[in-house]
This record gives sequence, C-alpha cells and structure tokens, in this order.
Amino acid sequence: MPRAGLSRSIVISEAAELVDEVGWEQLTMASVADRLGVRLPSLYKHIGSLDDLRRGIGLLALAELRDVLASAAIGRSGPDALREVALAYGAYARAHPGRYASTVAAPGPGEVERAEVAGRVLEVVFAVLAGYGLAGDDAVHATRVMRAALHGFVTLEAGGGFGMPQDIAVSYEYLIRTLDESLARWNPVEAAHVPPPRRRGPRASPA
Amino acid sequence: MPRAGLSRSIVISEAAELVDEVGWEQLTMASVADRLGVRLPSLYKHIGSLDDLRRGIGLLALAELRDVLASAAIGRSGPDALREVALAYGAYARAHPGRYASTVAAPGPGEVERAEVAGRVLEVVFAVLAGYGLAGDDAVHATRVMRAALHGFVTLEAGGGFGMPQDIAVSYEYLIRTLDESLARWNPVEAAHVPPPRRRGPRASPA
DNA sequence: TGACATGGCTAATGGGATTAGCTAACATGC
DNA sequence: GCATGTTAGCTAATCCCATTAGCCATGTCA
Repeated sequence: MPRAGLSRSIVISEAAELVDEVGWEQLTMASVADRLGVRLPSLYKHIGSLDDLRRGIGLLALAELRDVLASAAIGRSGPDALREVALAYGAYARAHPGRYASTVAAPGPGEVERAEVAGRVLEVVFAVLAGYGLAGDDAVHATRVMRAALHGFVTLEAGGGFGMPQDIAVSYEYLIRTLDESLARWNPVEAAHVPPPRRRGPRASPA
Repeated sequence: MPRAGLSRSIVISEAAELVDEVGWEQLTMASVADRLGVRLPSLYKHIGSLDDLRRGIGLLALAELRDVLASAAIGRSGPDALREVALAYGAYARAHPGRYASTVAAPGPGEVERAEVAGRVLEVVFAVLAGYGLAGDDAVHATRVMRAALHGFVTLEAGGGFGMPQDIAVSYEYLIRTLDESLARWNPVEAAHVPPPRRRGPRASPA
C-alpha cells in the first residue's frame, strides 16, 4: 500500500476544490477521501473532523479573499478602489462559491487564527473607506453596510435568487453606485431614527 | 397506540418552531419526530422527505414574511414605507432565524407554488419602489439592490459576523438611509461602467 | 541495519434517512 | 352494533456518513 502523500494542507485545498464544485452543504469526508483516492478513515490522520475541515477551508478562503481584495485595491483610492474591490469580491464569490460560503461563519470563541485573518480582510475595507474620509465608528458602520450589500448580492445570486431576466452585472453596478454615493455623502443618522438604546444610556454621537 | 393527530401542516409548523431554535442546518427528521412525540418513520406518512419538509418550511416562511412586510407597508409610502418594511424584514429575520434561512433558496424548476409566494413578496417590494417612482427595469435592479442589502445584513448579523461593539441597530439605520438616498436619486448607471454584454448585443438602455 | 514514528487500511459503532410491511384506530355503510 | 376499507403510527431492516480502535507497512534516522 503505497503512501498517498497527504498532509493537512493538501486535504484542505483539495476539499476546497471539491466544495466549489458540489457546494458547501454537500461537503462530506467521504467525498473528499474519494477524490484523494484514499479510504475515508485515512483523512483522520490529517484532519480532526468534518468541522475541522470546514474551518480549514474557511481559513484558506479568507486568506485568498484578502489577497484578491488587496490586489484590487492596490494603487487606487476612492470610488475607483471601491468599484474594483467590489468587482473583485463578486468575482471571487462567483469563481469559488463553495469557498466563499465558507467565509461567512464568524470565528468561534477559540478561533484566534480565523479572527486574525478576518481582521486582515477588514483592513482592506477600512483602507477603501479611508479614501472616503471615513474612520472610527463611521468606518465600522460603513463597513457593515458595504459588507452586507456585497455579501447579500453574491449570496442571492449564487442561490439563484435573481430570477428576472435583467442583467445581473448591471444590477451589481447599481449596487456599487449606491455604495459609492452613500460613502461619499456619509453623515450621522439622525438620532430620532435610532430605536431607544438598550444599554450604555443615550449616546451623544450616533455611531 | 393512540393516534398523534398529525398532518402535513402540523408537522411543518412544528418543524418551523424547531428550526428557529436549533438552526436551519441542524434540522433533522429525527428531531422533528422527537418533538412531536412520534417515531421517526411516522413522519413519512405526512412528509415525503427531509427536503420536502425544508421546502414546506420555506413556503410557510415566505408567506409569513410577505404578510409581515405587507403589514409594515400598509398606509405608508416613500421613505416611510421603505423604513418600516426594512425594519419589519430585520425583525422577522431576528425573531425567526431558522425560518428566515429557509426563504433563501430559489424555487427549483418544478416549484410553482413557491415561485408564486415569492412573487407575492416581490409585489410588496415593488409597491415600495413605486413610491420612489421606480418601475420596469429600474424596479428590478432596485429590488435586487434592496434585497441584497437587507438580506446580507440580517445574514451577517445572524451569523455573528458583526464582531465590533458598535450598535448594530445604528448600522441598520445607516443601511436604510443608504437605500433611501439611492432610491431617491435613482438614475441609469453609465454604460461605460457596465462590462461588455455577454449576449443580446449592446443595450441602448442600461437596465 | 534496526527501532520508531506515522500514514493508510480494515473492522466496528452509532446516528440519521428512507422503505417495507404490520396492525390498530377511525370512518362509513349496513 | 357490526363488517369493511383506509390510514396513521409502529417495528424491522437497509444504506450512507462520521468517527474511533487497532493493525501493519513505509519511511526515517541513528
């Protein structure tokens, strides 16, 4: 029985390929073993469990995503940077639907490494927002708005949620423009709109 | 052995409760059977399969969501309607995370009923957009932008994706304002921004 | 070369989905 | 009230996947 020459990182990359083909939900240890040409239990020499494998893919994907976004942002700023980053984000999600899905789960309590990588993705976004003069609380809220919009779009697209015949790329351009205008015109939301704060008492600044 | 008095709709509503408690991914026929106090195979007298059950929950949730949104929109228009609908959307997703997750999957080829209900949700959104003077292609693109933003936000929130301490409700207000401004200032994206059309030749109007 | 660590394997366990087939409960017509 | 047919819930059985235990060959390294 010749050795297959596996390793944790090989298993994870192969699983990442697989998950892009069959979907995040369909990932099984059995299918990964099949693809690697080994018996199922052999994987446990490299991977602790299916959950462990999923976390590994998530980590890989987050790192890739950060690189992709950073490359898109490099040498650009303001609307230009926003647009390129948004396009790169959408392109990554489309090219790697399985990996992309893996990036969503938040880091659990013990997942220091993941929190770190996720933080490096945030850095890129913050850099883009800095081009709009946003920082501090504003940047946090703006990041959420931006992430929500991009993530929601690619998720719905991947899920086949856009049934109408209109061109999806055009819709994405509208989304980017919406974000651009919002960031460019950013200013505090009126306190009146905010529901009564649950804690910490009323806040002087809304962000 | 007294009868349990089950029916398809009872099983589905009970499963919907369950899925709100344990999460969409964790739904199993076994746990539903447990909760209903019957043996696992008994469910198959009412439900075709786990997938069938999931579809049933999705249908139920979509109908509920439509009602919730319609109620929020009633008697309002423009920014007011937008805001109330957005808040209702977020409230539903927070109150029923499992059900909400079930609404995402697009109707498959044979799922006429689901497509119908989903269409009725869209009607509500279109009504809101009409308050901004949007119709036709514009309304389709605007709907996608709006859905993407709302869906992305509640999904990330549910997934624990917002780690920073800033108030999430405030971020949501920023999101709503972003949408409001975008809808109010809606106009065609410049053709230059749109990547070369893949088919149907170049389009005169971008939408 | 020989001992050791380790990767891949077979066997076994446990849980969930699904199907087949039994039987008691209910409805219905007499 | 009783015969009859339908059907809901049950047990038993099958299959697939995750995970663990323990065997043994491979490769390393003194």
